Amino acid sequence: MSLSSYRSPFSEQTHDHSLCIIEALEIANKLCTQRGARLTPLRRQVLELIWQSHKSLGAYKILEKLQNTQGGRAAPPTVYRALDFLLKQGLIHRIASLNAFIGCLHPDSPHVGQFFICQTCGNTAELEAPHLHADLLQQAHQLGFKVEKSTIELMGVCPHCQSLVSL
Amino acid sequence: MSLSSYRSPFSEQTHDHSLCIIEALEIANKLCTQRGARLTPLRRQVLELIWQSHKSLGAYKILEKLQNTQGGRAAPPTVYRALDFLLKQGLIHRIASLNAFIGCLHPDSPHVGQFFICQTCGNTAELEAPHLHADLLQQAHQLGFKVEKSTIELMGVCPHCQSLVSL
DNA sequence: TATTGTATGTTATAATATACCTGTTAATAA
DNA sequence: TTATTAACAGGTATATTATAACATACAATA
Ligand SMILES: [Zn+2]
Ligand SMILES: [Zn+2]
Ligand SMILES: [Zn+2]
Ligand SMILES: [Zn+2]
Repeated sequence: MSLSSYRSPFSEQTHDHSLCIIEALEIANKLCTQRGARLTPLRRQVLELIWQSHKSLGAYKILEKLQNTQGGRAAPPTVYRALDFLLKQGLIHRIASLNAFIGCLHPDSPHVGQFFICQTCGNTAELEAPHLHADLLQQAHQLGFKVEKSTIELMGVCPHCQSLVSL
Repeated sequence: MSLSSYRSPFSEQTHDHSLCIIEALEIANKLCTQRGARLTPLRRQVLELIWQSHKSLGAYKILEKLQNTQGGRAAPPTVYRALDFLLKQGLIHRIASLNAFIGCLHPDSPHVGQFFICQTCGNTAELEAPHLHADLLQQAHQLGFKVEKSTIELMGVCPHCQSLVSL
């Protein structure tokens, strides 16, 4: 029940992103139902806004978009509360180095997010790299350190943007 | 010309931290002289404030401390300018997940910082884990992604704080 | 229906960071 | 030495991100 991974975030031009959005919302629905969590219209709308692209989106951008559709009524806490819910349900991740939020690619299995963020186009890919995480945990173990949360964010240039530069 | 690493950040009680401070300032001096960069009194003072402990320090905490010693004159841009300089010289790192800054343990060799941050005591250890970084770079290579900057921050509980909990 | 917990609305404010303009100091050239 | 220039620092205002505190609406269930 994971999002299809054959659609690379770095080829937004060449994949049908509407499928990403539909899948993400479907999975969110299923997971919340299973857990007895309430994916209210507001929370669903925020999740949908975040999934508009594979770029991370700041809280105040979300607020702006909400106001455009809702009729100017939303305030910051509205957005942050919805974000908190989505974070707790594992439906989105926070990108600490950008103060922004992005849809999770595999919200059904608890995991640590590892992100590759293109500095040029902003598209962001979430990686599954279990052995990498295992390495980190081993390092931690040697130190006697108990890891509870990890932030791994690599900034750089995606293949698509590299090909544009070399033209 | 790296800071002595036998003093663990997680045993602040049992190491002579004044040696950490002295070494850090000495190395900073040497590096800046070598590079023709100017470690002005203000920049030096900010670096010294950051090195007061192995906990990361927010810009506004630094500001506060500056004002206590300087006579209340400093403003935010003063601090941020000094921080920018220290970051560029590789003398400090920014901890994205805490919006805070910490002294670099080996400022002489360019490297990616990997941090273990104790959620209980705040002490933070910077790790050298080259093979871990190599792993990340290989992942990136497979994606065709060119990494330019990495943020690796692991939150958890340090050995010292674990021992306290179990009492 | 009454009760209770969850969700949302509203206002104000905290915390972090930068833009912009002005004066000062330090290196370099004439 | 003095003139010129670039780096540095001060100061004010403001942008950006996030939360506190309190009030109201809604939904589940007893
Ligand atoms: Zn997509
Ligand atoms: Zn790109
Ligand atoms: Zn020390
Ligand atoms: Zn600790």
